[in-house]
Amino acid sequence: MTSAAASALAGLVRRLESIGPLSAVERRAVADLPVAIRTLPPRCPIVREGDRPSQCCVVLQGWLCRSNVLGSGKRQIHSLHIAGDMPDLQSLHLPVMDHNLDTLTPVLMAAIPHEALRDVIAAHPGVAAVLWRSTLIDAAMVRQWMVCLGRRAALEHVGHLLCEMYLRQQAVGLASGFQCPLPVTQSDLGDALGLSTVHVNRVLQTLRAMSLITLQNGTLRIHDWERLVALSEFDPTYLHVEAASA
Amino acid sequence: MTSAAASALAGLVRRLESIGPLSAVERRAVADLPVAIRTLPPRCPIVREGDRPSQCCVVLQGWLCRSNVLGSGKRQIHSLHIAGDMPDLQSLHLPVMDHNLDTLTPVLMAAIPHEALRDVIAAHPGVAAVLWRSTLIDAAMVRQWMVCLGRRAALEHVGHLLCEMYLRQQAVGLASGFQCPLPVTQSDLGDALGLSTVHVNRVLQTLRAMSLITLQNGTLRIHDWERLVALSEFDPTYLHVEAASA
DNA sequence: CGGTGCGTTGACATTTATCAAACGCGGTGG
DNA sequence: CCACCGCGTTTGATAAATGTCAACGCACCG
Repeated sequence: MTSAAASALAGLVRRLESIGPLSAVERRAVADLPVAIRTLPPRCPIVREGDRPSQCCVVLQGWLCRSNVLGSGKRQIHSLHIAGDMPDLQSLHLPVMDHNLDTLTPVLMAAIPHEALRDVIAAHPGVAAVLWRSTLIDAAMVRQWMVCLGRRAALEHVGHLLCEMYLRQQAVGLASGFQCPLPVTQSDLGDALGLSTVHVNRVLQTLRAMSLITLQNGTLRIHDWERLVALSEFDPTYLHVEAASA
Repeated sequence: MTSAAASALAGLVRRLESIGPLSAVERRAVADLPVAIRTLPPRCPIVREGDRPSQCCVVLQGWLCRSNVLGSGKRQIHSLHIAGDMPDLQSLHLPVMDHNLDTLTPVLMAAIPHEALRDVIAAHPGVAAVLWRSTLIDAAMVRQWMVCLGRRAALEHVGHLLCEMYLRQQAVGLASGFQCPLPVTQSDLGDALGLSTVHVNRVLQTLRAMSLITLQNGTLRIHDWERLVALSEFDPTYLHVEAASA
């Protein structure tokens, strides 16, 4: 095993333990999974709607998104994924993909064969429980995005997304001091928010004018966390992190 | 065990087997689960955001919805649930509810204690796999709703929902002949679709004027399935049913 | 030096929300 | 039996939010 693979698996173990408890044996089983490390360019498809993948991704570096594209060409992103995430874990139980998985930035990822994962799950119910819980948290985030899409005004919606992405990155050590990477274009944000690029741009300017945030060169700075949270009625319960302090 | 309980569990076994295979032993284990049968009036809360439920629901009759309510009083429904569904199965692994579960119509349901479910899951990985898959299908439906919310016009969105609810009911034997129950108010539909009641009303009239559907007295009639599917770009892949023929 | 992609701006169009009122109909009590 | 009431639906007028289209600037990169 290469050292890159070993460190990828160590990261996976750490992430899973932040989701639920693992015994020593279970940790070991995860750490012994076979992985293939891959580097991908930005805006690159990983899995397409209709595919039947035979492996799961673990993000090591970079940002991915899951999305559907309509006949009109309109795209809706349903989730953004950062280091530690397993964005297509569901393919383990839903063989046919009902959406796309793409990179947004350059990505470093590990691929784990379904077969190997299934073996570990069968032998270690504790691992299964943590992975199941992980897919449930994923679903909870999608539900909350849905609430934003359906019932929040653009300003609150953008604010909500920024709060979420800051906290999620903070939880995996990628953010602190109310500052974090946000290396996505305004057009990508629009596809995630269900808004047009132009409107995203204007909302971001409004948030800046309100001295709440700045977003420059792929870096988000939150100048007033409290007010941003209040504005967007952000309640981190749905992230299901034990200590989601900011 | 009462006969109502026995028949509820028989129904549950049937539903689970439509989601994934169960061995004879596993079927038995499910059929032996303890259940409490409950009747609920319409518009009645079952579980609230913040609760820590100790049991899971199985819907036997009637309609439920999961939703969040914002400070402004706006409600977004993330899913509609019909007989056979287990709308709060996730509470098994996510102890704190991040949304509400309510009845829309009078409901007959079975409650299964978490503890009993956990025992069965621990003893029977096959049952765990089917339940996991069930939560993943649930998540897939939410993702598709998200796409509708973010990127579809109201007309297509309404059409999409009608197609989905017809097919889902057909799959559990509650619908046939392009006709099915839809016992929810236009205001509930609005909360599910992210639209105002008034707009839902107008869109339904448009669909009727196009000779696509009629919706009267809680009954939906689809007059031209093909055109409705085309209009709403409805692709049932996301329901992850093997034979979703109409 | 000239693309190309992204961010920004302005003018205008469209969709959808909001508000207010009326309507229909089943249920209920006089 | 009839009047009334409540709930859900329907309608019209108007407002607000957001989308679309077109153009421009600016930085990065070949």
